[in-house]
Amino acid sequence: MFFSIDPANGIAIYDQITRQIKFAVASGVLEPGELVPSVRELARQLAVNPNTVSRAYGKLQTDEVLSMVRGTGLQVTKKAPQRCRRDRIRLIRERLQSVLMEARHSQLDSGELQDLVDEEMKRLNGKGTTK
Amino acid sequence: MFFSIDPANGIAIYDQITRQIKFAVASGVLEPGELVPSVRELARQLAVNPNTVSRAYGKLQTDEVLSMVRGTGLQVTKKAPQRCRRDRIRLIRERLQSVLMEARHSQLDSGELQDLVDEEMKRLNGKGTTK
DNA sequence: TCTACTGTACTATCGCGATAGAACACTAGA
DNA sequence: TCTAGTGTTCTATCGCGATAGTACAGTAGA
Repeated sequence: MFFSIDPANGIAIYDQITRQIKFAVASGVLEPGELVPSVRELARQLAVNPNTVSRAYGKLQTDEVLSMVRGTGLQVTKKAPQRCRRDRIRLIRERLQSVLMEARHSQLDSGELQDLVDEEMKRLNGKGTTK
Repeated sequence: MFFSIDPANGIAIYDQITRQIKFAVASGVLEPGELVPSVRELARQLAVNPNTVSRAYGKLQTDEVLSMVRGTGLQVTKKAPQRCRRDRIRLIRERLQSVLMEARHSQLDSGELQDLVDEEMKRLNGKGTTK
């Protein structure tokens, strides 16, 4: 498991956890039937309170991404991959739109904005590409 | 004045105000010497508490974007445009990097990400271009 | 049967952004 | 001089995310 929390993200910790679990399912890192880290284990790993992880897991059960196996843990649902692949795009798109809307509202020249986006995309790919 | 607040932004209201004031200065909508809307007026306009606006204005004075003229109001500083133009790029870049980093961390295929970015940029320009 | 591990629930506390309302010092303008 | 408008400060309250600590019901495995 390779989750990382950014406290200065603006996004609540419990929400960062739900997003990253969904991303892990969407990318196949977590497969249906597989057990997710226990509440206490992930809390220890992220240096975060167990209640915060529990809250995230609760939401993921509501979204039918995880299901409980009593006394054992939480496992990835069979229909989770479809949902998570769809959610991944949607979640990222929403944040992206928010930033671009602000940029546009700031009267930033559209050429400058395009340059800025290209520059950051290039920098991103320079740090290691997926596929 | 054309400020708009998005409560579901993740960004604090007072911070949205400071950003938008800076953007207005950066784009020349607000010029040095010009008076900014009064605390109570902007609060009424945004349907927000005066204390929230006051807090934003306080930060803008710390950043030397605004200076107080007692009994009259707050005016845009002479050196504000330079700083705000620099800040605008920086503030937008930081949010953009955060989104792209998350996208990359989600193992989203870099081609898909590029398509997503292109699509949203296109949609943005379709809604009206600056220059 | 025990032990150790699951998730869950609960109360209490904290920080922080936001609100509400009042009070203060100051000044432009009639 | 007065009035109405500046910004600022203060206390109190609220919601919410997060923490701390405890307790509970259930189960896998020795």
